Parts: sequence; structure tokens; C-alpha cells
Amino acid sequence: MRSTDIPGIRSLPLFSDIGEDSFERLIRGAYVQNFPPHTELITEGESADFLHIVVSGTVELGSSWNERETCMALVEPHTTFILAATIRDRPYLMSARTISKARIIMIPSEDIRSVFENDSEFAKSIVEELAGCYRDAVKHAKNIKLRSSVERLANYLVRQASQSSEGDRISLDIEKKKLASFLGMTPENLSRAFTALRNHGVEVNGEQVRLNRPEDLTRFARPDPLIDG
Amino acid sequence: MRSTDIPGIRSLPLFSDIGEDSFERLIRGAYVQNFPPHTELITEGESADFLHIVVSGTVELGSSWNERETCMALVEPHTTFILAATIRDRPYLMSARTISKARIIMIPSEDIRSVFENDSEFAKSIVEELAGCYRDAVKHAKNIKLRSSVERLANYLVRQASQSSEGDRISLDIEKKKLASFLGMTPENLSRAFTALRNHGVEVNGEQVRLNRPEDLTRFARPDPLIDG
DNA sequence: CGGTTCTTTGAGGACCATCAATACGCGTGG
DNA sequence: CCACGCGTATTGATGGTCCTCAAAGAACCG
Repeated sequence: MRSTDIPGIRSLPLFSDIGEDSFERLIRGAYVQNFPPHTELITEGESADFLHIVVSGTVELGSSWNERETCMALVEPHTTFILAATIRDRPYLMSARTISKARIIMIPSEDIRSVFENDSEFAKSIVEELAGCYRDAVKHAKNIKLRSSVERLANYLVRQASQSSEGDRISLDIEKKKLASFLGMTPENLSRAFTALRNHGVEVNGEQVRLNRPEDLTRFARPDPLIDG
Repeated sequence: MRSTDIPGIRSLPLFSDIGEDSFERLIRGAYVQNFPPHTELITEGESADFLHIVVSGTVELGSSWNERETCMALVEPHTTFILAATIRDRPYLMSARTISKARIIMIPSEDIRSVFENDSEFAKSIVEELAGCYRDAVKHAKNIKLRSSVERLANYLVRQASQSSEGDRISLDIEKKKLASFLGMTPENLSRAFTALRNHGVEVNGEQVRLNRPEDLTRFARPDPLIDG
């Protein structure tokens, strides 16, 4: 790890409140590494030797069963992934692979567990992070179980637009194939869902999506903080 | 709270390792209460004032959106529910209601948070519990996204049989309607899924289900510890 | 025993997946 | 530069899965 990385890491939400000695202890055994796109970082079912934290780039968490595969989450900078496996010392439930170029911190699971026991501020941060992951997983399941595929897409777009600075212009930063998998449908069906949303002012041009009548789309989507928040 | 409750609570996994003073602190403000069946304990969207722990009976966690409703989890004794909301001090993502008669411990969220900071053993227990909930939520989502409804039912039966002492006889202890919702389908569809599984030796008689050719059913279901474990 | 809810069964249709074919974008190498 | 190959995206045709609606039977409870 380069010493120039340390200030950046120190300011991550997970570490910002913890003591200096705990921090030392954690980064002593840590790696920081750059990965090219489409690199498998973690394989479902393996044991959890490291806690991973995304510093830059995007990471996909996916699962497979019986030849089928699905994208469960898209992890963006400043959050951890597969924290639960690290803590319980259990096999990973999801695989992780880079989508874009990505910079990742890896901290040995044992270090996490031992610092956890000695530093209550770190314990607090860990538990906050973990609770957030749990809530995200519940929201994902609610989204899938309670909404149709067109509704899921509509809500995805509304949410992306609300987070974007561009207002009603969105740049899908992932392949539509992957987006389809994340939203629980096939690529073909995603394509049709987009055309279905033309009635609500959605205009697609490759990666670029424009919401011509955001209020209309939002009225159709009925976003809910308990699913989309 | 009755003093006769205390030994039972003390031996719960969440409390078994913690210090005496922490335990005192936690139960001082706690309630233990019996609820009749079909009682709403928690409403989705409300604030999280208490951590709940099921001592006996079964509790359903469910969510709704736009007039639709789904069963997200069935909570059995000795586990907590809605821990994440308590920790992050955020609104509940799911409602909770009793299915059977149930005995529930309720501990004020503030007490949980303050003992968490002072007792690292308790922190460890909390984080284990939370990680377990997270993993369950991920498994639920994987189950829904990766399997068809007949496959979900088959795996549910295989799992119930493996946990039952009866071997290949299962007693569904919940309404089929609820089971259907948990498995992400309609009651009608569950009924048809059961008849589809007759080909694999599944015989249904009201609440009672018999697996006449367990190996056959298991071969069809392809259970996976990373989903069903 | 009557009312209510759950369960099952049937018919029909909506939603979604699959398969196939085409078009598009993009990088590689001729 | 263009041709080519490769993967993605779209579009159409078709079929399967699943939901909706309706009705009848079964279980439950007052």
C-alpha cells in the first residue's frame, strides 16, 4: 500500500471515527489494489478472508444457481461489500467482479474482527454499515416481489435522475444487459420496458436517457422511500 | 416483566455472553408480552423504538406497496427482528404481525445502542445477529430471482423435511396463502405447484405433506447451502 | 348451522422468457 | 481506411409461466 493512500482511507466513513491505533492496526495488513474491468474479485461459496472496500469504480455483486445468474447489487465508492461473510466467517453468498476499472482496499477478516472487539467506535461504524447493507437487501427483495418489471425500471430511472446533477438527463453507466439482470428481467424485456415508458416521456439514445415529463414518470412509478430510499 | 422470565431471556444467544450489569441495564426497560394471533406489532414506515425478540410463537414480516403485499420472512423463537432499523434509528422497512400466539420481548432502542457501545461482547452478538439477518435477506432475494415458483416450493419442502424430526412427513404450520406470499406467488399458483410436484412424489393432505420419494424431489430441487442454508 | 375465510379448479389473459434474426457499436488486424 | 469479428441491443414471433377472475368445495368459528 502506498502511503499516499492513507489519508483517503482514513476519511472513509467506516474509519473516520476510530482511534489512531485501531486504524494503524487495520491498515498494517491491508492491501490497496487497482483492478481492470471485468475482473473476478470474489467467488461465491469461497471463504471470507478479506473485507473489501470500493475506493473508486463500480463493482457488481452477483449470484448464480443452476446455470442461471443474476446481478444482486452494484457497489459504488466508499462502501464495503460482503461484510456479513467476514463477520460471521462464513462463505460468500455472492460473487464480486469489477465493472469498470476499480480501486479496492482489502483488509484481512481477522484484523476486522479483532479491532471490532477493542474499539467500540469501529464496532459502531461496522454495525451501521452492515445495517445499511441489510436494508438494501430487503429493499431489493421488496422491489422484485412487489413491482412489475416496467415499474422497476420506472423507479430506477426516477431514482437515477434524482441523484444526477443533470436533472432529467441520465447516463446509464452500465450495460443494459447488466441493468436488466439487476432489475430481474431479460435484456429483451428491458428493451420493451423502455419502449413501454415512451408513453411517460422516456426517450432512450444508447447510454443516454432523457425524461421529458418527469412528473408523469414519477406519478407512474410511485417511488417509495421504503424501497427506493 | 415477570422475574420468572429472566433466566430464559438470559440464556438467549443474544445475551448469553454479555456482562451482568449490561444485562441488568437491558432488561430494566424491557417488556415481555403475550400477543394473540394476527396482531400487528409493528407497522412499516414507523420509527424503531424497540428491538423485538421472539420467545415463542411465529411472527411474519411483510411489506406492501401500491395495494400489493408480500411476506418477506417468518421469524421463529430466539431471533430478533427489525434490528437494523433499531440500530440506524430509521423507519421499519417491514411490518410485523403475529401468526400464532406469540411471546415477545421488547427492549427500548436507546438501551440497545448505549449497551452496544459499552459492552463489546454484546456488540459482537448484535453484529452476528445482524449479519445473519442480512444473509437471510440476500438468500431470499436469490431464491426469488434465480428460481421458478415450482423450484422454490420444492426447495422449501426439502428444507422443511430436513429440519423436521418426522423424516419425510411435513406439517406446514402456516396457511398456504401465507406460504404462497412468502414464496412469491399467488395461492392459486401454489396449489398448482403442489400438483406439479406430484410427479416427484409429493402428496398433500391439508396441512400434512408427505414426500414419498425424497431423493427424487431433492434431485429436482437442487438445494444449495448458499440459498437454502 | 350459517357465515366467513381459505383452498382448489377451471378458463382466460397478461406478463415475461426464449429463440431467431437483424442492426448497431467497437476494437482488431489486414 | 475498411473489412471483419465479436458482443450488445433491438425487434418480431412464439410459448411458457404466472396472475386474474370466477365458482365451487372444504375448513373454521361463532
